Amino acid sequence: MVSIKDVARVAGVSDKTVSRVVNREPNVTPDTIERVQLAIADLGYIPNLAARSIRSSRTNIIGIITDFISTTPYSGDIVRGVQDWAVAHGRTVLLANTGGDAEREGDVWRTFKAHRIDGVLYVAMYHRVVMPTAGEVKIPAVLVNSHPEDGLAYPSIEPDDYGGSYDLTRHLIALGHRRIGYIRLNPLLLGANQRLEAFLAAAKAGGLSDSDLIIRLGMEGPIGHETNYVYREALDVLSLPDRPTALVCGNDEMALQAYLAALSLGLRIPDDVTIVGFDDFRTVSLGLKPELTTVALPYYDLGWQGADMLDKLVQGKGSESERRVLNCAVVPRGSSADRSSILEHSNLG
Amino acid sequence: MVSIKDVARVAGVSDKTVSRVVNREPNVTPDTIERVQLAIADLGYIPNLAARSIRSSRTNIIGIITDFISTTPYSGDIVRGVQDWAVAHGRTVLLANTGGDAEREGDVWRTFKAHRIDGVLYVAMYHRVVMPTAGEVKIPAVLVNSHPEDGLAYPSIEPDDYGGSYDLTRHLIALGHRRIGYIRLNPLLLGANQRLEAFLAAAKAGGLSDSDLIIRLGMEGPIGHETNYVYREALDVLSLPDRPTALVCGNDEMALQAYLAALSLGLRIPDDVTIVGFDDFRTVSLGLKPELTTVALPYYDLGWQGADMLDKLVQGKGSESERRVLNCAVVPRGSSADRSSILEHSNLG
DNA sequence: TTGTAGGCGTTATCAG
DNA sequence: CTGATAACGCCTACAA
Repeated sequence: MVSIKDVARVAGVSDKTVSRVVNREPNVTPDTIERVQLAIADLGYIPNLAARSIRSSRTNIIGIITDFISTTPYSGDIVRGVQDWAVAHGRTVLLANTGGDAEREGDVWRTFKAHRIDGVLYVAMYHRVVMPTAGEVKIPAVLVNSHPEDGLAYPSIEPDDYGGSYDLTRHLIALGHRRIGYIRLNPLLLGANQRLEAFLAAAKAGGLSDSDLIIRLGMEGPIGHETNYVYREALDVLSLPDRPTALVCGNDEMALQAYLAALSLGLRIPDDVTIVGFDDFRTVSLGLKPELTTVALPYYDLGWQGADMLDKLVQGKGSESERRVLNCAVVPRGSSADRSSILEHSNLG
Repeated sequence: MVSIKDVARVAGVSDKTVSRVVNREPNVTPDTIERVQLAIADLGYIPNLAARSIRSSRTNIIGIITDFISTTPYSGDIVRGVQDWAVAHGRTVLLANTGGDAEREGDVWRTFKAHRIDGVLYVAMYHRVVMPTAGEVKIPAVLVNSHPEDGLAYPSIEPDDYGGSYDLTRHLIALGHRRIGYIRLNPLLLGANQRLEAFLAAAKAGGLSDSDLIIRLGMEGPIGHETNYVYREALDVLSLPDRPTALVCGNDEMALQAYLAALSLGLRIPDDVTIVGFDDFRTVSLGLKPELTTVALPYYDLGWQGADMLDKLVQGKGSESERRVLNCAVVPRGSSADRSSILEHSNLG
């Protein structure tokens, strides 16, 4: 490997001068700079960051610890957000996945520490309460898409499931729906309760009473291995004599099931029933026809802003108790098209 | 940061002795070992890998370069396969995403070189021909889920799209289908042509003639921004007077569209029409009811085995021209259930 | 079995 | 503006 000394020799200067040029330090003659840069290009010199870091005790590496990669594919956008932040700020990203195994997670923290990385983004692939098992290892860390268990002092950044669900429900009420079904997500998910509570609150605020709402449990059991009732429940709810005009699903994958159930009953969407989801999981939300009205989770921004929070923390400007919450926007699409206009439309036909 | 010298002082030995204990070198008294380990535990000492690597010129870090993370979510399993391999072999993973930008990719290679990583896994998120822009940077690399452009000497590991498609088609023919529709993937995808060719070859080998096959283009345009005709084409094909009894879709997301089209026409799956996909993109393939018969892409193994190939290459045992191809297995599910048994079944009713 | 000297590639300090 | 010199944390080589 070509080192700073080789460059120095070729350029006819000292190694420190090369270092100055590489690091754009002031007080170097333009002429010298040019000679050095020529030598660098000539030799294909690339600085050794490991060597640099043992002197400066900062590596400019941030680590990502993820739990379950496979379960919710699009949450990989969190990682993408982190990476883009890293590129924009001259950092590199070290990645590790625990698969939910605490022992392996302990190893990951130690390995990261061994690499002397600047900080850790502890990323949950679905919104939940977490308890990092960092053990004795002290590295600045920010929890992303997750929330620290009581007593743990980590800053965190999370999506506003409650707000998104509230807005989505208001959207339905504004469209005139007065009888609404709701198929619940796995209750073990943090977002599940927030979404349901917001739905109930918005329904109440919109003048609907409990008897206007039909609430069903869509799945239960350990996360990633749940028993799924969604299709059956959707069939059931949509077969009721006083079936709801709108069906809210805990997430987009559940909405897919509801679509299939509705179609197999011969119902048209949105003419006969409006269906909405949550997550804006595009493979589903854009794959369904008509496209699915849903709520976009700000995965990418969770990653980007999480990295930003971590950076502040590393620089000593952050707070251990910061809790940032990101907006979840309703994305209106065809599955909740305005039925009054549809009515007009069919009146024309 | 606590260093090897701190441990040495506390344990009352020289720093070299600590180094010996840490690296499990022979010729240290059990007693000394214990004293050192005690001091290590006491101080929470964790070796600095950066310092180690500047001496040994191997970092035990491998890099992953990905292109488009978002387009095909489950290909993140490739990364998971790499990570699991890394954990099992004491390596750490640096991650970078190019977003398909050549300039950014150049930076990534340089950054990786600066970290003196041992090797690179160049991972395409969909199966395609690639041309890594490593520039002057020489790092051992293996192409994963991709294929080098002519003239580029990289080993590669890829899925056997052809074999998977061939087997899938034979599966349909074995079930008695004699009139089969096919909706094509974006022709720009490497897998697209392989899948279509295998379909045609298997159909021919199964005694079907061209007139038994109905081939449609499902989408076209730049990858990630294609114009999508799948739903329309599926509606059209399934409305033909002599509609096919089976419809093969280029991938599972297209199969989703075909399901929706079939259901909206009042057709039942698989009773009236069999639909199959490709990829085993579980959100779709297991989300559809009945579940989707498809072909599993060996994403995880591509990652794991790709890492293994890279390791051999780094150790000088690999070949620049190795091309490994992984089997793609048919996953039979409800969407292609045997219709003869279904017939019997309905005869009972 | 253990310790010392020196060097890996880089940057900090300070002198010139 | 430039260059010695030392130091970072660790490991290799050799000596004790």
